[in-house]
Amino acid sequence: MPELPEVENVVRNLNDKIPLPTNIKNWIFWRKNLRYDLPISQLRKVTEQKLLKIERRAKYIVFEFERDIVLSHLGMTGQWRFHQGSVAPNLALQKHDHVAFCYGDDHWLIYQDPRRFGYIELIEKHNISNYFEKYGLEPFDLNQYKQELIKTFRKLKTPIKAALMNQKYIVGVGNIYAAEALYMAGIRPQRSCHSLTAKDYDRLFLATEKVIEQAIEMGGSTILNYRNSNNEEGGFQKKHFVYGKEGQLCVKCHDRIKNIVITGRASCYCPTCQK
DNA sequence: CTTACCGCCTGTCGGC
DNA sequence: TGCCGACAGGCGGTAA
Repeated sequence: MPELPEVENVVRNLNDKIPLPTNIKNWIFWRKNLRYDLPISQLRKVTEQKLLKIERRAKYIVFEFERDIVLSHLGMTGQWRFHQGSVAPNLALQKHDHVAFCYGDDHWLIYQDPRRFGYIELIEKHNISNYFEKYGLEPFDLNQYKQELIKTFRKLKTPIKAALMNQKYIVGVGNIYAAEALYMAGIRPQRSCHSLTAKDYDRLFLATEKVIEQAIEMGGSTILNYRNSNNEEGGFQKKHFVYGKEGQLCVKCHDRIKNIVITGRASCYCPTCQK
């Protein structure tokens, strides 16, 4: 389930393999819609523009062209994989292949997404800052804006885990990394935001940055089917302390990991290490 | 305004 | 062995 570290790894894969700038020669659409309708005619038009940069912002892959930006969100199970050879417009290579584009003579990127929670959007370049206005801080900028963010968080009534996962405050943190950051900071996920002290937030924001950073270094987390663009699994799932560990013993205190539901999401934590 | 909850989607897994 | 329901979850939409 691609959160920030997984998307970051995909973007690094893409930059490693795709020589930029380059031209997109052809798009193939095996489906008209993913989460939303695909902007097919608009996407075909970027074949006239050079692809200049591939970056990550929040959980989005940002394909920057000369005039337009193509945004790809991987949802739960989205994957861009490399393919070399011929690709038929009427026949997908693998089940759940939905979109593909050709960027070299016979080099393709193929978008595969079993659950189709992902989506692809096209916006004009000058609208990019507008588009991301509703999104919050990148985890690596937390320290710089910490005081302001603590003020915001202490006014909230939601459980801290929900706030941590809310993209309008901090981007890129999903269920896995929220659980792990809260464990690292020693804070129970169900605690209400206004009950936490400034010191708690200090630890939490530091832990969030750390967890995300480590996860990026280890190639992200593969739970079910995340693969990077080279079809490799991540390694950070081996470093999970609480996520998916219900009933197992905490490695630090040997208490049993609990799982509760917070705003509809499974939330594992250690009752002893997290207060 | 904030917060809660549903639905989208398919694959996987546990229970019977 | 096979069927069925629950669950996984990012995020927009809607309701309260």
